[in-house]
Amino acid sequence: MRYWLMKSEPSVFTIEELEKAPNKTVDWIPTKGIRNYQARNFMRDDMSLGDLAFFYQSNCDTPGIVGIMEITKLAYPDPLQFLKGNKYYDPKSSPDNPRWLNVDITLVKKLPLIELKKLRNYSELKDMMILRKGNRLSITPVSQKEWLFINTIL
DNA sequence: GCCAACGTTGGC
DNA sequence: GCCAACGTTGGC
Repeated sequence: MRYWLMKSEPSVFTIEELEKAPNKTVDWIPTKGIRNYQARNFMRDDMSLGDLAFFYQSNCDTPGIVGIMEITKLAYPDPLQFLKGNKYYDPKSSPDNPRWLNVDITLVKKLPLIELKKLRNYSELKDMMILRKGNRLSITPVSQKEWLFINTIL
């Protein structure tokens, strides 16, 4: 079992919206395709059912962790890539050989906001990819140690 | 809104 | 296969 951190911009999708979704489950992120090979490879190669992920809100006034989610559907082709005219349409992808994938996630629980500023305070977390300068990857692995530690500072 | 950091694209 | 140009991300 692995642990992850997945980013969403509140202007695109919030944890409140996730909470209101049927069964608190959505494809990640509704209306927005993941178009990054590293993130895709993590989903395709390393994610398992039951893996847990932090919901991280980015590009906003208070970036940080706001919840815990579970992976409830393994990687499958992202339908947006086949929709002509859609922002995430990819003419180089085909149903036979889809280029982009997505997973479904289910909200486990909301957390009180753990701000990025706070995460930076702990030497235990200094290796987290989210804390690296210039980090832009929307899905990053979290080690078990980091996961457990963050659960102790809620 | 700024801008550094990064990924992708495409000409050569 | 290199690398400049470009677009995007995201903290501040």
